Parts: sequence; C-alpha cells; structure tokens
Amino acid sequence: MNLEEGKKQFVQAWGAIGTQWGINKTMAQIHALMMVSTQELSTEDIMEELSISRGNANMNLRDLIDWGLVQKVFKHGERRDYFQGEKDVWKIAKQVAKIRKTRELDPVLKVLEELKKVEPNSKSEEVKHFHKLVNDVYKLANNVDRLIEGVFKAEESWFWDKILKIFTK
Amino acid sequence: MNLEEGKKQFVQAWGAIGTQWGINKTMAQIHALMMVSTQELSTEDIMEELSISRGNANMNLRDLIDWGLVQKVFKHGERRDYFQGEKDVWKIAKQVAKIRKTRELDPVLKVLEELKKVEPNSKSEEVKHFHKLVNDVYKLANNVDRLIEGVFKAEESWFWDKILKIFTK
DNA sequence: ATTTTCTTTCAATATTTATTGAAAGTTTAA
DNA sequence: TTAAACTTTCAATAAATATTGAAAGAAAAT
Repeated sequence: MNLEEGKKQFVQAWGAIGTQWGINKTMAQIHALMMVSTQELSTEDIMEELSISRGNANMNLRDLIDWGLVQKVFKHGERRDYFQGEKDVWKIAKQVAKIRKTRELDPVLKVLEELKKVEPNSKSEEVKHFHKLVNDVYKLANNVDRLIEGVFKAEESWFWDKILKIFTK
Repeated sequence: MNLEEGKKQFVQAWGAIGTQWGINKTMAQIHALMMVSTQELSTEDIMEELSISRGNANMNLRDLIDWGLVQKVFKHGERRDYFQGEKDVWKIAKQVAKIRKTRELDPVLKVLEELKKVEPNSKSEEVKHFHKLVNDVYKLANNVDRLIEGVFKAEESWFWDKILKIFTK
C-alpha cells in the first residue's frame, strides 16, 4: 500500500470510529487528516481533501479548537489561517477523556446525587432497590471519574506499565 | 423527590447518556427501565411506560438481548413474553465493554496492522511520520484492549482497589 | 381446523443531525 | 476609503437514524 492510500484509510477509519462514539464524522476526519499531515493545513486544503464545504470545514475546525485538539497557526507573510493538529496520541486521548468527563460524566454524577435523596426513609423494597441501583451506578461512575483524573496526570508508559501489571501479578 | 419521579429521571438520564455514546435513546431507556424495575416487564408495560410503539419496543428489546443485557422470562401460565434486565452494574459495564471492544476496537486494530505495511522501506519523512502515528495509535489501542480484557476477568472491588492505589502510591 | 393472542418484520414516515452555500462580517492591503 | 482576501454565520436542504403501525407470522387455546 502506498502512503496516499494509507492516509485515506486512516482518515476513513477515524471517521467511522468517531461516528460510533457520538462524534461527527467530519470532525473526526479533519482531525485524522491533521494527524497524518506533517504540515499545517488551510481551510481550502481540508475542503479539497475531504470534499466538504467551507461552512462545514469552518464549523468543525472551530469544534476541534474548542476540544483543544487543533490550533490556529499564523504563517509569516500569509493572510489565511492555517491549522495544526496535536500529534501526540497520548495527549489527544487524555484531552478527549477530560472533555467528555466534564461534559458527560460529571453531569450524570450530579443527577445521581439528586436521586440519592429519593424517599430516603422509606422501607419499601421498591425504594431500597432503587437506592441500591443508584448507589452502585454512582460508585462505578465515581471510580471511572477518579481513573480519568489519574490518567490525566499520568505519563503514558508509566501508566500502562502499572495498569497492565495489575493483571499479571 | 418521590420514587416515580426518581425513576423517570433515571430513565431520562440514561437515555441522554446513551445518545452521546452512539446508543439509541430508546434502547438505553428500556434498559434503564428494566434496571429500576424489580419485576419483569412485558412489551406492553414498556410501550406504555415510554410511550413508544410495539415495533420500536420489540426491536430494541431484541438488541438488548443481543447485547446480553436483557433476558426473556417465561412466566408460568402466562402466554406473553416477559423481560428481565441484568441488575448488576459491574456486569453491565463489563458486558458493554466486551461488546464494544469486539465490534469497534478489534476492527480498528486490524486496519492499523494493515497500515503498518505502508511503504515499509521508504526513507521519506512523510512516511516515517505516518508510521510513527500508526504505531502510537496501535500501541494505545492495544493497551486499551488489554485493559478491557483484564477488566472482564476482574472482580469489581479488587479492580478498583488496585487501579486507584496506582495513583496514590 | 379455526380463532385468538401475542410477536416479528419492514416499508413508510418522522425526527434528528450534518452539510451546504451564499450573504454578512472582518481584516489587511492598495 | 475602497477593494480584495479571507472567515464566519445560519437558514435551507440533504442525509442518516429512529419510529410507527399495519400486515404477516407463530404459538396456544377452543
């Protein structure tokens, strides 16, 4: 396989994965494109490579910047904006984990905390069952939350070394 | 807050989370409903509770059964099917992780393995950069894969105890 | 064997989500 | 200050995804 073909497949695969995880295809593909590119890309470059409209390119670039995965780069003597993607895969993973934790996990933890207050003194089996469920989900979510916090501070090789050793000992 | 209200919020929250993670809302809500229910539910019960059609209820129940999160229950002397959801939150988490690993992570690993074969002897910087990227992503995905494998075999409290200790030591 | 009760399927439809493209906005250069 | 080069916005449109409901299929009861 040659490089061009390889890049295409990489971009495709990343787009498909994104879709399955609630991230829009174009956003994932732009991100993939920036990962495989050694050089900064302009909006035009992206539009052409992915055959998408200016508006689409612009909006998804903005989202990627919001996610902290892409930066604007100012090129000396050039008027148009260029964009550069974060290339460090571990940083990318941590960043995504952090954003999703904040946007999705933390709000759920809040809801669960509220649900702990449902009929706290009831002796009904139905209510007890509900409390056990809420508590179990809360504990799990909380542990995941703490895991992500840990990941966020960790250096990659150290982290995987420690994690995977747990299972072999 | 009373139990009814609490259940509703739980079902809502679960549906919202599902949506964000590429799982359809109804599937997530049916699953939530079965978690909060102490009793088995019929298709009718589900249709009524969530105000959805028979076809919708049936299809999503089938999906949930495919995912291994719901079981059919035959009630003595009753003709209609009843359904029971897995209540153990840790089992649910493991099951979801296992299914998604197989369906989504493993195919990506395969693609990445293919991409390792791109122009293997080239000395171009462009190609070298591509190989580094593919390798980095592969390593990460592979480590996640092994982590999930480990989780799958682990007992909950043991697992979290080990994991969270990593970060405090 | 026929009817009743319940389940499954799937084409039609509705809803949600993503994309376009042209107009408005902004910045730099002439 | 005007024009040119570029970016952003957003209503209209397209595409993807989920849902309905009625018809066909199965299984049990009469």
